[in-house]
Amino acid sequence: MNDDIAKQLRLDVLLCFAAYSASHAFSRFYRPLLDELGLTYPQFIVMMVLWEHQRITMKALADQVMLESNTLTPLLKKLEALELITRSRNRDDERVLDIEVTKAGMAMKLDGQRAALALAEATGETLEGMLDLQQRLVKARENVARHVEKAA
Amino acid sequence: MNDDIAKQLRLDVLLCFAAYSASHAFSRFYRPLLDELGLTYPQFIVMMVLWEHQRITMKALADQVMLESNTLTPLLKKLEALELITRSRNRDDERVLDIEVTKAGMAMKLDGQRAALALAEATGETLEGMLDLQQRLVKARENVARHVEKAA
DNA sequence: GCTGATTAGATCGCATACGATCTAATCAGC
DNA sequence: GCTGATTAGATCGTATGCGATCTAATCAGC
Repeated sequence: MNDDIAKQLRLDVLLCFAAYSASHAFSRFYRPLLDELGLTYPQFIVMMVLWEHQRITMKALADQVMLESNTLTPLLKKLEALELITRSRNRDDERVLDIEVTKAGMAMKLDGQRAALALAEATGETLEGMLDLQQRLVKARENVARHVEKAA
Repeated sequence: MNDDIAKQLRLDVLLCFAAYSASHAFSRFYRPLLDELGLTYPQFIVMMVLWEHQRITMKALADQVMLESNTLTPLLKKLEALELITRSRNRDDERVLDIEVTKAGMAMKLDGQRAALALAEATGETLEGMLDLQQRLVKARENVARHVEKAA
């Protein structure tokens, strides 16, 4: 390993820590807004998908939010207990779980979008700057994820 | 709210989800590398700070990794049980907890840096591109964090 | 149409995050 | 030098993430 590079390898210059700490900071920003809706941040992320699709299989939902059944099953059961979604087995394929947003769930859409916009404004970025940042971060994520798959 | 903007408010364009999902993807990339060291990703982040400082108060450590005592206390106790760090009360101020890395802890530094470099390479970014991305993400994080403080 | 492989979810255990709250030590200001 | 405020950590409860593993349903290929 190059010694000069090694000397520079500090937390405050690492992209991984920037993403890690930014994600936590964003979550803290959302908390008071989402508290009013009775949602946690991961629950909010799931609801974002449902506001778009109304009905979706758990598998497709898992792909979009990039979480697995071991995380999603308990989370979705909580959303069901809050009567924001319904969970039902698919008739054609009993393995599949269909998730559907309820009226109460859809009623939160506007407030949820307001929260997302509030964060966007709080970043201090322009719309273009934020989208550029977002796309580059997604590209880095996809590149890294490819390495994870290959290893598996 | 502008209707056109609202229609575009989907998970796949949100900076917050990009950071959230990228952070998870990075953590998944690290897992096999950190497994060999017997570390989790948050433990690795703490060790990164200790490789730089050797000795630091818990408060200063908490500031750097942006976590609080309720998260750090159990994590540090685990690192202590692994004999990678020591925890001791400060003589001058008994409230303060001094954290010091052990020889065994320092011995991991090179492998840890290798892991961080491996991720950096996996992102597919150039060194400059990555630093630019990192700095813009930190700036967004700082802007957002300022809003959280103001509200508190 | 049988059987091994695959797939979709669920369950369990461990390790974070973090709000709320507690304790002990130190500080501030009179 | 006393006392209320502040500070540094610790503890507890809830909600993720995720590896490992399990079950049930479907598919593949003969």
